Amino acid sequence: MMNDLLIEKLAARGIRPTAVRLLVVRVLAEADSPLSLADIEAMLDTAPKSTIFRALNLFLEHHIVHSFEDGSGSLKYELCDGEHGNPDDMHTHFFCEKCQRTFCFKAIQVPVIDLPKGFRMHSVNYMVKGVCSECESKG
Amino acid sequence: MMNDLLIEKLAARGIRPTAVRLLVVRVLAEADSPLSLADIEAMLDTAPKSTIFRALNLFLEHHIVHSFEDGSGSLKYELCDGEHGNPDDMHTHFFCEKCQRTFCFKAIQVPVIDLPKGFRMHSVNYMVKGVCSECESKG
DNA sequence: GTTCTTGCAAAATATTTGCAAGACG
DNA sequence: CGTCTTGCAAATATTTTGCAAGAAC
Repeated sequence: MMNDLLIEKLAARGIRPTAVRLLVVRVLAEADSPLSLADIEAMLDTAPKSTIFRALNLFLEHHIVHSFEDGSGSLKYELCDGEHGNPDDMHTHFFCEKCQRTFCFKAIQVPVIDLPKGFRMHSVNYMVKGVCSECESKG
Repeated sequence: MMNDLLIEKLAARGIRPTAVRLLVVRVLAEADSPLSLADIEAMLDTAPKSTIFRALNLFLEHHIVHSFEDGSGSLKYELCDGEHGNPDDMHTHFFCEKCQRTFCFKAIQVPVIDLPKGFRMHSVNYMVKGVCSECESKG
């Protein structure tokens, strides 16, 4: 059962797998694109946004999810890929300015740059904005 | 005088160089880091934020400035470098999670990636988060 | 029973708009 | 005059917190 995997994932970080937390992790796991707090709230009409918010922040602390801003006006959350280490998952995200959807291009390797001396990197978001293929073909 | 250059810059795009607009362009031109609406408002205590906001949006439309989100919770604005064309200025930005400052690494070339077929790119923001050299040395 | 978690409401922060008064051409 | 711009206030949108009730250990 899927819940077992999710429970393990949380337990491995010492997080108690409460009902709401499992629901939040699950919608993130099943989503095919990054989700905002409002998105998740809409998908789980049982839980208030404050509880979801706190679950997400807890996951952020434990590097189970990461967040980024895509220009939509609201933070987007995504499950982290692998084991936790630094830097966090490095993704290429694309925000379509027409349909306002955000895509995560996992297949595209994020190019790494050299930072000036003394700067330490935690995470990278390669954020591209433009028009997605669907909107492009619609004209 | 500096104003002449700024007036030309606006006039070249058919934008009337009003007092507030000139002030806004000037603080952006003189700033050594990206500014938020609140930053600009604080620097120009004569103009209300709504007017500054509208000036910025006008500049955005005309590609005199570009904006991006750095994770601070508020949009940051920067003057565009050159003539307008696509894609917009491609910068590497660094957000320090300790001092909350945003750096613009103009010297670092943003690596270009190939998007999936059909996707058209307008702008890119290579957003790095971590700890800046100053905070790093302070421990 | 002590700590952790939830739900509701409301505070805090940012962005955006309505509208009447004023400036400009 | 007619259009563009400004200033104030207020509406929206989003994130975040306070607190008391409830659940877990």
